[in-house]
Amino acid sequence: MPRPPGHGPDFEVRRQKIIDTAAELFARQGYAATSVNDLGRAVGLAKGALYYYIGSKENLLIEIQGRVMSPLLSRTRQIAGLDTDPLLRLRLLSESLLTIIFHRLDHIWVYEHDYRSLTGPELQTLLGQRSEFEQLITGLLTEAAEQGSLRVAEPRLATLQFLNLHNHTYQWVKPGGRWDPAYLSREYCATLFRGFGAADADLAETEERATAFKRDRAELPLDPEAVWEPAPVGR
Amino acid sequence: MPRPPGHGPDFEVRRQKIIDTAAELFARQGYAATSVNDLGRAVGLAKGALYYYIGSKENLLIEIQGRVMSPLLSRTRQIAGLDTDPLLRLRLLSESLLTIIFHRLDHIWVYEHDYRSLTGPELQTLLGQRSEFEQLITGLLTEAAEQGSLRVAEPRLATLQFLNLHNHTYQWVKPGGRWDPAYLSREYCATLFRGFGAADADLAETEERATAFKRDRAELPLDPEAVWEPAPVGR
Amino acid sequence: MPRPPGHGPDFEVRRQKIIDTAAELFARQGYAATSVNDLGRAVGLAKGALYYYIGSKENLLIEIQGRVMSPLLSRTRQIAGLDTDPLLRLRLLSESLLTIIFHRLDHIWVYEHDYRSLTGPELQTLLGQRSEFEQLITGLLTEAAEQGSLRVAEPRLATLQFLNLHNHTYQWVKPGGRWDPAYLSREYCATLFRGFGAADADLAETEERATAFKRDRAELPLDPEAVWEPAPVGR
Amino acid sequence: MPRPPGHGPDFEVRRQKIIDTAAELFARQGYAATSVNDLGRAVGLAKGALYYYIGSKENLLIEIQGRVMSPLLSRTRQIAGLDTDPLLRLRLLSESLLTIIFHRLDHIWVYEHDYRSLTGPELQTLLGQRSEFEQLITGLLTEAAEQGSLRVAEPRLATLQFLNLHNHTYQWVKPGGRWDPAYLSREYCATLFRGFGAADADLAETEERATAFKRDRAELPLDPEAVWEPAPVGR
DNA sequence: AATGAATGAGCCTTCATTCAT
DNA sequence: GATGAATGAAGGCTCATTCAT
Repeated sequence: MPRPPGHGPDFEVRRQKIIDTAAELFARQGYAATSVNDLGRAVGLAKGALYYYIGSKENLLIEIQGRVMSPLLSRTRQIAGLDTDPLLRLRLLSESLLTIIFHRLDHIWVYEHDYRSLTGPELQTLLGQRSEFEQLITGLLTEAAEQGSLRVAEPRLATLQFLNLHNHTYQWVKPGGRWDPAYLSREYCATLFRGFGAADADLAETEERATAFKRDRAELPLDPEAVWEPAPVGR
Repeated sequence: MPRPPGHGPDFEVRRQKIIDTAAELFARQGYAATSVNDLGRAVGLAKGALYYYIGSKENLLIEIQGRVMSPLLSRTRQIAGLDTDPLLRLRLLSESLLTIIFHRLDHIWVYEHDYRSLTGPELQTLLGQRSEFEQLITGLLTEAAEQGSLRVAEPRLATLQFLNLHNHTYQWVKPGGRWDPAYLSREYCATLFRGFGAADADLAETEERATAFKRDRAELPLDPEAVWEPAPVGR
Repeated sequence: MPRPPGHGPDFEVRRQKIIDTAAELFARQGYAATSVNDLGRAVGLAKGALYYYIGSKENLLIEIQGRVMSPLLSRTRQIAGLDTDPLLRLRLLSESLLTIIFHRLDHIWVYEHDYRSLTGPELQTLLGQRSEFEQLITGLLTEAAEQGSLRVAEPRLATLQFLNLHNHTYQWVKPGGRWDPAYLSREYCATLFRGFGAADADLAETEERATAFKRDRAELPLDPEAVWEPAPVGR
Repeated sequence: MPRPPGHGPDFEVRRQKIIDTAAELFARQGYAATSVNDLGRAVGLAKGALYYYIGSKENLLIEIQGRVMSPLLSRTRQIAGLDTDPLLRLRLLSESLLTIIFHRLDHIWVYEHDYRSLTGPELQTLLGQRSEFEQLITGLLTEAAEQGSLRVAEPRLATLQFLNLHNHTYQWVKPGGRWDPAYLSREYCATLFRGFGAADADLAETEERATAFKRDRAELPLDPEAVWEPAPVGR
């Protein structure tokens, strides 16, 4: 169970590839319906060797959840803390969320579908992180309401609408299809902001600022690949 | 699999109760993670007897999907065919959908989570039905756009937003909690209609009409229980 | 895991036979080195059917321990409580213990060798029972010392010698061989009692009384079979 | 399995340390229940390196048996061949045996518990050595009987009692506890010799001689460490 | 209508061992 | 000397399903 102390240089690379494949299979067939044998066949490794890398099947699930949750949360914290208009931050956050969904759709399937297969402390951790994520959104919506940009009677319900609209996207979206994250984010935010009573002028201004932000603040890595980097090293 | 030719009078009653219980278990633990043994224990029947009623495990899944899809579709067809304003029909449809979600949350969990465990023709049937359901919504949105109530550039995307907002509700809703289907429907439709550019006046009028409709047209059984009657027997 | 609620009339019979076989295998190969597959082969049952009867492998170990401990303890309590000379009671206890060892040698192997494979509460229970057994012996030795029949400076050490001498017998004894439990008991007690300073007269008297006791009090089932009856039902 | 032809100077040292650790683990968990991985972790060596030293898992068992059997047998032969009273030799042998038990209790656990995991010729060898050991004891008891010190009707049974009393000690003894090998040996021999009909005077004299022997004949290394020297190297 | 009993495939995991480097 | 990586068999156990009664 405890992975051996030392590993060769390729260990982590191979390990990550195995988790990639696991995410694919779990997304396609479901976590419970995917056997470790299936995974072994898919990566071309006997079961014994597989366990050398993965520790346990549940571990794979944990890793996949982390691959979603960790960049999502750190990115969301970063955006929520920006010194700009709350509508803009919601708009940026929306695009980040959709970017992650697009970029690793299989992970999102697992994340949305199979988190209940987690047990014990891992589940608790995950639920805590989800809760933090939601509260950051609630905070932004409340800010926007307080400054008068939105009319939000119930922030919790507004948050849930925000989440419904974004999170369910994984069910039908096809990366490389008609729409990209930026487009979908614009549409979703238009619906939500207008739906929550924003003035058309505010909406237009938010889009302008978002465009400018993405152009000027490129060091905030909002592009799909960067979002998945473990951590912005150095720089 | 071939259900025995002759049944006693209670056969169907017990069968339905077994499916009830199956839905509960599948919702709580997932279809793949629930064993036929679990079900047997929950209904107090030995496995042999269980199979007398259920035919196979997958059969239960099919039945549950049907229990969701069939009233949903028939109700949606009924509403879509009403001779009233498209906004009103969307509003009624929204409430029906949410009513179903609230009324049998466990079935919806299974419907949303485990439909991919279906195989072959059953899956095809289901996907077809889902597609029809979506097209009915698309039709209403298009109607509303044509008559000028909404500004909908891309009906497909509008439909998907409608679905996202409603369908993801099962993930967090607690029946008996703060909000009921009527309330949520009002909120969701307010967001969507306003978000899609409806005039505030149209919104208010739609709500009025919806209230009147639900008062006067009670013969259209929109109450939660009726929605779930397996089929209007004897016609 | 939970055995089905109802069983046919043969269930318990078959179950006991499976435990018999398990004891044989565990005794011959050791608990850890015997696989459930081995057992299945030995009883002519597929693994699935086996688990229908046994619940788990550890369960078998628990049952086997119980088969040893339960008659041993109840018999020992019974003898220790007799209203007779402590030397006689020690002598009767010795013979009972050896009788059990002879009667189900394979169980004793498991009992002596593999009790450390038990985990959690089962192990605690067993250790408690063993402790009670030992204390009953210590009590008798102390009684004998108090009344002057034995000179026992350290009752604990005397008890351990008693146990060493008896318990290690399973390692080499061959039921049906040169010696039977009654003979061995006479020899062991002669060594111990004399070794502990008993007068030769006391020794002879104890043997006489033991013979008489076994003749007259036959309702105290000291014969090998009876020792294994679960409990003398209704007289 | 074929140990590499040339070793560095530390090879044997490390090898012995690995066997030490193996004995600890086997004693605590049982041979079958201890994995080579466990051992690797305990000695801080990867499995590959481990096999360089140990050859195979069974090899460890063989080595451990040898570590018990070889000094026990050579010491027993030495003592049995002394030109002194048989009672004294039995008494010295008893103390040697108990010394070995105390000094490496873990080895004795393995020796007593897991010898049946040996296969083929190794098992035969071991059984032969055990038999020789027992016959040396039988010989001494017979001698004592012939010279009239003991009344032993059945030397084989007397031997078995001697062995029972000593060998079962490993089950409960705690080195560093209330009793040491010398004390236990005195007690055990008192019980046995008196139990076998020795005169109290003979008993006392034997103890005196044993004390003197251990004082004067220190060149016979009866101290715990010496007993364990792998072999008197260089003579 | 229902049951107890059985099966064989498959589940996740660990094992002792090997071997190129 | 030592390692990381791999294997194939086997471990205990659960599964959906069947069927005689």
